[in-house]
Amino acid sequence: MADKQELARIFADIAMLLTLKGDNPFKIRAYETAARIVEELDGDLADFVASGRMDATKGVGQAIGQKIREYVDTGRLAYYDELKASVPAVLFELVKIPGLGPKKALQLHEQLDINSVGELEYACRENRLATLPGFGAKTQERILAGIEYVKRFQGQFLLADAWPLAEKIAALLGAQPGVAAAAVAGSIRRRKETVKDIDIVTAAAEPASVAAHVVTLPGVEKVIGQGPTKTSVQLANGMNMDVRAVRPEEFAAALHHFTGSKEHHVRLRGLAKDKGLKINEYGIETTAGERLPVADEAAFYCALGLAYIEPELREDTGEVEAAAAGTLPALVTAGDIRGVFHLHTTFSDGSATPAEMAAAARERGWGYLGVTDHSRTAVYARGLRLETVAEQRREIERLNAAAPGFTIFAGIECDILADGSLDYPDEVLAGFDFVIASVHSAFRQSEADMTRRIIRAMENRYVGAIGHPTGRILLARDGYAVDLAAVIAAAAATGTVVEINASPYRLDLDWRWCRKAKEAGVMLTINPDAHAPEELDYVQYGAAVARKGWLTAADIVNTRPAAAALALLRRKRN
DNA sequence: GCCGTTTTCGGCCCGACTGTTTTCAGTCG
Repeated sequence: MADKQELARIFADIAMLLTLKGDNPFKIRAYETAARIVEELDGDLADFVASGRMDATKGVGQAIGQKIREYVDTGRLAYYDELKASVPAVLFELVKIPGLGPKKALQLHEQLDINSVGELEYACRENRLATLPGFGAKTQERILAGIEYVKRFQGQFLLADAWPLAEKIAALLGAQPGVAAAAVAGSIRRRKETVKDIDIVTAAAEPASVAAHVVTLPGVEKVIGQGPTKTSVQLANGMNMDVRAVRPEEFAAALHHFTGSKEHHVRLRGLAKDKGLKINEYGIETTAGERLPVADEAAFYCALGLAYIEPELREDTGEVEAAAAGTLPALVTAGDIRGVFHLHTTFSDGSATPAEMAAAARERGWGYLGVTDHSRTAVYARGLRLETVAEQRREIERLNAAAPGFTIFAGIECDILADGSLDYPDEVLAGFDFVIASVHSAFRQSEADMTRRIIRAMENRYVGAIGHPTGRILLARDGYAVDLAAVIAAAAATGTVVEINASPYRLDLDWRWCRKAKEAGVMLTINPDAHAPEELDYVQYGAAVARKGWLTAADIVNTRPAAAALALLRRKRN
C-alpha cells in the first residue's frame, strides 16, 4: 500500500536535494508544500488520487500530481532516485551543522573531498578550511562549534528544558533598566515538542542598548553574534539564544515576526500583498510606505482582516483560512483541567503515596485524581499483584472517606500484552473505577501486529482509554510502528478515549494527530503520567499539545467535573 | 513547480548579521 509518510519524506528530501543543487527556491518551496500536503492527508493516498481530490488540491499541479500518481502506481519515484544519485549523500549531513548551508557544504565536498562530518571536523582542526576562497579563520571556528553543537545535543532540546529557562531569562531582561518589555517568542512560544534555540523579543527606547544586558545575563557562556537589533549567545547548558531588540511601538509586530512559523508568515505576507500591504518584522506598511499602528498582535491580525490566531496554531495548517472565516476554535487551557487520570504512586514505581498525590492535586485546585499504577506484568515497575490491587483500593476508600469534596479514583495502567489481551482478566478489570491500557513491551512488532494488538485492547469494554499511543520518547526513541489512523478510527468506533500523555519526554499523542482524532469524533484526556507530586504540573505541556492540535475544553475528558469525566471513561461498560 | 476576477508569463515574504569582501554572498529565521 502506498505509504503517505514515505512519500512525504521523499518530497522533503527532494526539496533538500534541490536546495543542495542551488535550484529555484520557489520550486523548492513547492516540494516542501507537497510534502506537507501528503503528510497531513486524510485517508488513503490511492484514494486521494482516484477520487479526483488530488486534482482539486491547491499546491498540487501538473508535475507533482504526476509524481504522486507514479508513486501510488509503482511505489517508487524515478525523479527522486535520479536526483539522489546526483547529489553526494554527505551533503545531507553537512547542512545539518549550524553555520553551514548548501553552498559551503558543496564547496567543502568538492574542494577538500570531505565525505563525513568526522572528516570535516578533522579538516577544521588541521586548519584546512581557512585557505578556501570565501572561507576564513572565523568560518572554520564557527563550523567547528557547529559540529560540537550537533554532536552534543543533536541540535534539539525538549520543550520542558527550554521553556521555563526562556521565561526566566525574559523576566530578567524585562527587569533591566531601559527595557520596556521582554517576551519569549519562536518555537517555544508555539509550543513545539522539541526546540532548537531560545528566541526572546525585547522593547526599548534605545534598542541597541539591550545587547549590553544580554551578554551579562547569568548563564551566558559566549557571544556568537551582536548587532544593533540582534544578539546571539550560547548558554552554559549548550543552548543557543537570540535576543532581538526593537522600539516599543514595534514590539507587537516583532513578537509576531519572531514567533513564526516561517510557513505562517509566508501565508500572511501573501495575503497582505493582495491587500496592498507589506509585512516586515517592524510592522505593516502600505505601498506608500506608511506604517500602520500595531498595538498588539490582535491588532496585527485585525489589520489583515483576520481574527487573532493563537501562537500554537501558527503552523500554516489552515489557521489563516479559519481566522478569515471566523471559525477558529476556543483552545483549551491548562486552567480548564479539573483532575487527571494517569499517575503512579509508591504502590508501583511512583515516589509518593496516594495521599501525597491527592494533597498535591488539591493544591492545584483539582477535584479528583485517578491513581493508575502499573499492572502485574510490568515487573520492572513493580506492577500490582492481585493482593496489592485490593490493598490499594482499601487505602483509596479510606482516603476518600476521610476527605469529602475530593475524589480519588482507583484505576490501573494495564499492560496490553503482545497479543492484544490485557494483563488482568475481565472480572479484575471490572473492579477498577477505570482502566487505561498501554503498551510497555514487545515494541518491535510489525506495524500490522501492533495495530491489531492495540485495537484488540480497545475492543475490551473495560478499557476506558489508551495510554501514550505511540510509546515514543522524545529525542531518545521513536514510537513503535503503528497505524495511528486505524487506531483513531477504532477509538471512535469503540468509544475509547485517547490519552495525550503530558510527560514532556513523551507528549504522545502528537499534536499533529490530535486534530485528526477530534475530527474522527474521538475524545482525549490530558494526563501527566506523574511519578512524583510536582510532575502533576506536566499537564501544562499536555495542554500545549492539545492547543496545538486545535482542541477545545469540550474535547478533553478531564475538563469535566469528577462524575462526568469518570462516566466518559466508563461509557463502554453500559 | 505553482498560480491567475489585473496575469498562461512573471511573479513567488522579508530582513539581520557575518565574514570575507572592497560591494556582496551565504546563512538563518
